[in-house]
Amino acid sequence: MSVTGNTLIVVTGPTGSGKTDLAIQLAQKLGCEIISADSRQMFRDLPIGTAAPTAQQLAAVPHHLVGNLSLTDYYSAACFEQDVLDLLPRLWQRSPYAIMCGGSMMYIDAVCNGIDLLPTVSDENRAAALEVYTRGGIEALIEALRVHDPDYLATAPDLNNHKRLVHALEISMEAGRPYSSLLTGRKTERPFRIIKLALNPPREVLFDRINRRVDAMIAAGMEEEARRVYPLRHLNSLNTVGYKELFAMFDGTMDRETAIARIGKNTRVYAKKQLTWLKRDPSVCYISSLDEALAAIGM
RNA sequence: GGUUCCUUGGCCGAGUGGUUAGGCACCGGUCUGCAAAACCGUUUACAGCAGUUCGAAUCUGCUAGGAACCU
Repeated sequence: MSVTGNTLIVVTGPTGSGKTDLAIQLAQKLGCEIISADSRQMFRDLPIGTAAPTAQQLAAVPHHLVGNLSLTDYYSAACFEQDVLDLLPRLWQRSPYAIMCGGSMMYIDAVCNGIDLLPTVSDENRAAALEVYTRGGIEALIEALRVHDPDYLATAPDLNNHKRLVHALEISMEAGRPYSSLLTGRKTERPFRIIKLALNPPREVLFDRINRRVDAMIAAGMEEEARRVYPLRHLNSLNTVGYKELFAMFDGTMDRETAIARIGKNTRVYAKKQLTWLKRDPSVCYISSLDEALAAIGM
């Protein structure tokens, strides 16, 4: 093996594109381990609905950050960045390669390019910022930001997105200075090589695979899985495609056939959003097979 | 055979003479701490034909398809 230094190989692509299988093949070929980059497969109670690696797949290659969280745990892209940076040195002791496989684009971005350091928001400030929104809506959020962070308002990409406004406000309150002043706009240079591979099957093929996978999930017992976590439906970890629709079915507000069709529809929508994220990333190398992946790595 | 009613874009669905209904999908986009989240943009109509009218998805007639009831 040539001396190229430690390398992180990212295997990404839209949901249902075959990332998991390819990553395993690649890992076996390279003799390295896999870090999952999937914001939902991390929750241990959702293996079926999130299409998490199966027991056989987990046995084939050591995986990290799969089923390691409880639904009530707080987690974020910044947490992920830290977890991965902590994990990599250990994996590189055994191989110069490590594979990060998943479709949570913001998480991947946090690892590849870094994410600015922000204070951890206290429960009080989080609640206060949220209350500004629940009481006064977007208008009130903008009013508050006019005081806390006018620069953010001037540059915010989308003032209709209350989640982003609430976040800017809570961070500003926590830090005691404008949220926008904490953003460096700079990418972090990593002391290791990153190769970003992406799977991007033709749309019809992808949609067909997604449709079939939904049926397979239902057949594998996804309804029972969702039923078990139904009481926790208010948790953010369950604000997830597949579960939302089944919860509506349990509520009696949606019939079974419609719920299953919606899961397929929303999964397809999700896949397209992942693609949107990938399209603007000039560092991705599109591949469609193990051989192409190996070639891209230079093997 | 007769009577009555219905027919809006891929789907749902408002609109009864003079603005773009709207929603979802499709297609495109945003993204620096819950991101499988949240948000933004755009396209596609008025079953067909003829007529009334300055002007028809909206009124009239015929045709086609569908529904209910009657014989």
